[in-house]
Amino acid sequence: MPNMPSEQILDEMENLLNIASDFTRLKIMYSISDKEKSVSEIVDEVGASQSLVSHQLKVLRKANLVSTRKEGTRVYYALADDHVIALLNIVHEHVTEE
Amino acid sequence: MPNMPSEQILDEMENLLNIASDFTRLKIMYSISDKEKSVSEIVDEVGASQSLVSHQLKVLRKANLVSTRKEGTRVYYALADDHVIALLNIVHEHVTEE
DNA sequence: TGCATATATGAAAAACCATTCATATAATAA
DNA sequence: TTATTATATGAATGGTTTTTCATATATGCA
Repeated sequence: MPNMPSEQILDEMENLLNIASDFTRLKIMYSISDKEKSVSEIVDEVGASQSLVSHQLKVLRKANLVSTRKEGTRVYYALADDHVIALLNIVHEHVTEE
Repeated sequence: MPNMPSEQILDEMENLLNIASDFTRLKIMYSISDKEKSVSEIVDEVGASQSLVSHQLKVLRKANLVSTRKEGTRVYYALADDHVIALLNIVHEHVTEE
């Protein structure tokens, strides 16, 4: 059983959880969990407006949860690392089990 | 890599993450992660007002993340299951690594 | 019964966040 | 250059949530 982390760590944890705890952002993260996708592909898959997706991608970018690659007019987004997937999996398990 | 979950599952995931993503609630969860504690003990450890702690305990209760046991005038709270710890650990790792 | 302690709760205040709308920037092609 | 497509962004809106304050309920004790 873990000890109480420092205020700073708790703050960062709160921040990460806050970013993960949004319907649109969850969908975006799942959308790019198998492979990188362009913004318009994400928009199609997620079913939200281009503006909203772009805003939320910015949030994910700022938190370093996604990486980007530019190719012509397209911008491709991918998950930054496997922690994100692990987090999603834990949460998914929790809500589907029992 | 996981597939896009259903809207309903995503909704439940969002809900769980929302509940976890609060500074006071994170502290409360860590506070009772080693063993059950009474509300006043939690108040002392967390350093928030009695009212706030009580309100947030209600949120955790409603989401079935904690269990309660009454003894005299005291109410003891404990984490409901190990998923919560697992979730906290993953998030903690993410913010402390690299 | 009256008093003290522990916990819960309703309502108001303050802070915050998701979403939309309109528009800007950037790249490419004609 | 102009037009077109892809993406980003600022400002406003609407809604939600955290926190505080005051008060209520519940239990045990004198």
